[in-house]
Amino acid sequence: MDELEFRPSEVARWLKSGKTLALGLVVPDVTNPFFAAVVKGAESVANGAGYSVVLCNTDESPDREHDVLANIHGRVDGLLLAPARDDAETVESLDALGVPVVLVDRTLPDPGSTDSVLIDNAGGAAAAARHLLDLGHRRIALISGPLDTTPGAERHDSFVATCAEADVNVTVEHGEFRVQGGYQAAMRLFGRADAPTAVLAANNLMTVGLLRALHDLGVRVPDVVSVIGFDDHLLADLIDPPLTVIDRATETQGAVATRMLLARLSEAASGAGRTVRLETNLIVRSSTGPPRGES
Amino acid sequence: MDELEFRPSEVARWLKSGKTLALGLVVPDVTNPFFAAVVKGAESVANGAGYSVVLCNTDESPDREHDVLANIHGRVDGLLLAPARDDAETVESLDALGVPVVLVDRTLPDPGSTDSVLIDNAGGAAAAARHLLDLGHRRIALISGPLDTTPGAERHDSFVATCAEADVNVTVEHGEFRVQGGYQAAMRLFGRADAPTAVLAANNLMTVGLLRALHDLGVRVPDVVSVIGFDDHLLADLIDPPLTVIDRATETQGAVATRMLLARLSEAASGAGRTVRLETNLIVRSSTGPPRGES
DNA sequence: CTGAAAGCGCTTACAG
DNA sequence: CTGAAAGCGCTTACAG
Repeated sequence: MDELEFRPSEVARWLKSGKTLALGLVVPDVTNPFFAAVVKGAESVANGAGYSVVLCNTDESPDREHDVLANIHGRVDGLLLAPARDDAETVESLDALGVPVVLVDRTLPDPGSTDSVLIDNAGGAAAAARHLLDLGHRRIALISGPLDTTPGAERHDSFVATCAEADVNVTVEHGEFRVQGGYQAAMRLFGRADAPTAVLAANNLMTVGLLRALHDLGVRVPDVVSVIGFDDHLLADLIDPPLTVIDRATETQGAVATRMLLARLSEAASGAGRTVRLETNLIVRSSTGPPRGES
Repeated sequence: MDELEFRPSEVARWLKSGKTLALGLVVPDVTNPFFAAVVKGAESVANGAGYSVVLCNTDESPDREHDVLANIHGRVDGLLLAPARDDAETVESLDALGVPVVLVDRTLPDPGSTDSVLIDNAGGAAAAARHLLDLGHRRIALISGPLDTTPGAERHDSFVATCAEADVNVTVEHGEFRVQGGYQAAMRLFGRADAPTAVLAANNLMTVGLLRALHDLGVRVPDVVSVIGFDDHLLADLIDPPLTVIDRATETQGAVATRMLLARLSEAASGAGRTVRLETNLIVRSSTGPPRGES
């Protein structure tokens, strides 16, 4: 009897129950090690609770994201989203979906009843700024991500504000959260006469681009310029010199977000959106040091 | 009329059509940059063809894989799978699924009518061996992955055979395809009196572990030991010294596999399973050099 | 050409 | 307590 292994049709059960037992997971770049870790954490929690994960990669493109959110309609009971851009159109797409949403690492304007799991971007960027100021740097630059993303804006604002408290005016170059974005911003920054003696790159991929640019230009770290990267990296302690970074939990962020989404689904909890902030941690290695005494 | 935005129920359509317009994608480790790239390539092709991607991460565990394949039953029209282990039980799980399968990077015993997209593991490992032999190395080691995986076995066999042709007997240490696996194997290898003068690590994560072990032991590269890694890395040219690697297309592998799966779904193509092999490419940087003259 | 009915494969509430 | 029927929301084949 049991050996005939009758398999009930999942699809028929979904139609009857009005649920799909699937969660959407929409990330800007699954090859970014941070988001890969978020995916791992989310998938693990979701599967543990009997949910499948429908993964979409938007390639940091609002257009692709718009398409993806339309296509996912009716496929999932809830959504984990790291939006490509912090804009109102995305909010409309989410409303049209009609399922609970938890925002991961990036939030949206007026998130209403959606939950968010962010990190302490302001604290991390401020710690980086203070570290550089304490070392004696006065010509400080930021390779910033897009200001219409949460990490881009919060890291930018806090880094600039913390330096301003010490009467230091930060030179800012912007780029996409990609290796090329960091590379191009760095080439602009170090093509100038008054190149900075210290720089923060706003995410892991931009840091790779910055390091590649400094390598190509023959600018030595930390002798000529001190470098801090936002986000740790597998090889960060094995590069030359070992990289000072702002670290944070990554898999945990995906796991926490997924638990919040599952809570929304089971409790039928309404209520206002909650925001969780995870800590950051400055890891000082050898890519930061005092500025060359040239004054 | 159109403005009411009536949204037909996807689930009801699936029940009627007998299709879900979803593809399963089961990988051992989504935080491994290689698999992250495979996921990106697969997701892109699948979405372009109107399919969603249900992602599962098995954490290199046959048990988790077994559960995942059971849970995915009835959810997908086809499956992309990089099996945790090359064993017959997995084949049974796949038969039970009853949908077309394309194997990615790792194959199974007697794959029958399933397609595979692999790389030229033998050619890559042989090129690495020849490079080390040409430099004059005679004490050569391999940090090997599990032999019950396709890349583990093929890289091992080819590397050992190519060295044997030059009358060189390779010292082999095995480990999981993880950073820790590479680290522990390297610690065993370099704890010996007759430590090798050259070593190949069988995948990207094991290479990180190897480099960390050499760093911890104070063994200098390439002065004391030459190092080659299988798979390139974002920071491979920025570490000290820049790493010699065996490179290959990664996103492409996921894209090609997905196209093969879509072909099986649309053509109702039966026929024997096809195997595609993608090329590898030895990139010589500075972590390999002649052995120290000590004879 | 248009419109009502049957059926996809379950679950659930109800009649016997 | 058991078993037949209704219904989830579509699509498709058929009757009018």
